[in-house]
Amino acid sequence: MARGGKSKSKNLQTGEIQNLAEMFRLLGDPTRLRIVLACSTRDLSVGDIAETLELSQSLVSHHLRLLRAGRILRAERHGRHVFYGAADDHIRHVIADMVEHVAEAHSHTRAKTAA
Amino acid sequence: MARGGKSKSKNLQTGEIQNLAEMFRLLGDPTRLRIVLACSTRDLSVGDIAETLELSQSLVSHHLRLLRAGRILRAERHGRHVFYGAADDHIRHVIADMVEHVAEAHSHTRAKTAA
DNA sequence: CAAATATATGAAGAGGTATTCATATATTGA
DNA sequence: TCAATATATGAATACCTCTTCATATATTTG
Repeated sequence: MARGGKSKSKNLQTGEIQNLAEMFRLLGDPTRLRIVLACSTRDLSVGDIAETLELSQSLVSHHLRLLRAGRILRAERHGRHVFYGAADDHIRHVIADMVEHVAEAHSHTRAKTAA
Repeated sequence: MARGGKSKSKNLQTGEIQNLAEMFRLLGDPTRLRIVLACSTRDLSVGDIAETLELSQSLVSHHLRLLRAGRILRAERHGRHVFYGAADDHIRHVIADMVEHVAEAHSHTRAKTAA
């Protein structure tokens, strides 16, 4: 308990901050975020992701590698297809939260791009 | 709420995805994340942030500008000092969530490295 | 085996970004 | 006013990352 519980302490170790930043960084690219959102609810094959999002197979594969390495997505092979999905419920929860928050933020954010 | 409630819909518009990714991107740099964490609970002056985190005043100021522009932090002037803090409760909530999640993730970090 | 399909990977270029250094702009007080 | 303090900003640069193109590696089927 020297490191604080789950109440209000925000004192993270250097390594944890690096981890957290790395996760944010991975979600911080629009293309990667679209990929994560696309297969966070149901698993999708690489080809399906590429087709759905209208991205090249190569680009999708490159991004999937990073997302796998960052433990955001996990891969599962079925025959010649590889299906990708959220790494765990924790990730699913985080994503759902963010989506919800962004929706809320948007509802009372008047300024910005609209015109 | 125009489309989709706060239930399970994850269908974001292109603009919303851009916004969300931009927010993640801003939090995705370790230095910036440290700055945000430092002043997300209580407001801090630029000098205090620099001293606390052992960063140059210039670097802190550059990052603060980005965080302000991204509506993650807000600035408030008092005399010759400028205090920075979380832009709103929404931001505070998001950060608290992520911190909590990263802590949990860390506790059972041994997922499958399977390929 | 070879062919067809699905995915992964290496190299390379274009563009972006974090950091530093120097300097500019407030703000207060004598 | 000038000096001192606090913050902001511009330019330069070294580094990193996204994307594309070409090619390699699996996997199933004939």
